[in-house]
Amino acid sequence: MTERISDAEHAVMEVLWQRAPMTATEVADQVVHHKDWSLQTVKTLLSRLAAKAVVGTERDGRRFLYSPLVERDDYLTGVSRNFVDRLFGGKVTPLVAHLAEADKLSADDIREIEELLRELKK
Amino acid sequence: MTERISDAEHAVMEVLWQRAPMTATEVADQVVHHKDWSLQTVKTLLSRLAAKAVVGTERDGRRFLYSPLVERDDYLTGVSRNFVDRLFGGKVTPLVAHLAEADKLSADDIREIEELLRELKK
DNA sequence: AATGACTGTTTACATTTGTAGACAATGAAA
DNA sequence: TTTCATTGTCTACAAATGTAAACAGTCATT
Repeated sequence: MTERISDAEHAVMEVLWQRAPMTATEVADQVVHHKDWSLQTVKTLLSRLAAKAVVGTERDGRRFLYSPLVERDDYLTGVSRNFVDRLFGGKVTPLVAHLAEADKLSADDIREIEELLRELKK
Repeated sequence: MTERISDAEHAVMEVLWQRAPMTATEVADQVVHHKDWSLQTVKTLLSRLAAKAVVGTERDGRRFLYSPLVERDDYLTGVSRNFVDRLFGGKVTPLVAHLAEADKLSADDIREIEELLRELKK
């Protein structure tokens, strides 16, 4: 079971998934583009993630280098499954139908998805 | 902006979305099929939902009848948007692609979705 | 009228989450 | 070697969440 990652922690993970390993300061520099957090906050989040073994640490002299231990793809799979299960009874079709009705699907989206499905059937 | 509904609260809402209005005890009786909660817990959750104006109350003698004030569909739309935004950059196609890769899409699902998309284009 | 069953209200309490400040170690610079 | 900057660790603290117990009002029953 992959440990639960909170919203704030997730923002940190996104940065690490883009490039790793990174020092806490580097992560903070990146995160700040999206969130208005202090360095301390980012350090706390990194510690929590490390405690949960979601990121790994590697000593580099006085500081640590952090890297994700969980793949983004695996994380997405888990979260998506959970989401679809909880809200759409585990079925993807109702989810797509819902997004479509809520006008979240443009004509382009539809074409893209059709193309994707066509590929899948091969 | 629809108030945030927590996981536990959501379970209560699902029951109310199936049938309403209901008394706290009735809700608890239903919820217990999925969650192992005491009547007290369900009452607390109903109170919190009422405080957030997500469910409405209507006096019926000594007790209350609870009904959802938020439509399930609207709730799903909000949560789905948030989900797709946060995890897939707001694009539905990557979500579908991901679910497909994670083998969450059966051949039947694919057929269903294709049919759905065909309908949408009309 | 007293008692018990039901129901809402108040209070509780541990955990998780968001958001850091304070402190300590340590390497770099003067 | 004194000092400053960097970096991790410890502590903090309020809000949200999960999970209820305790209490109080009240209708039904004895």
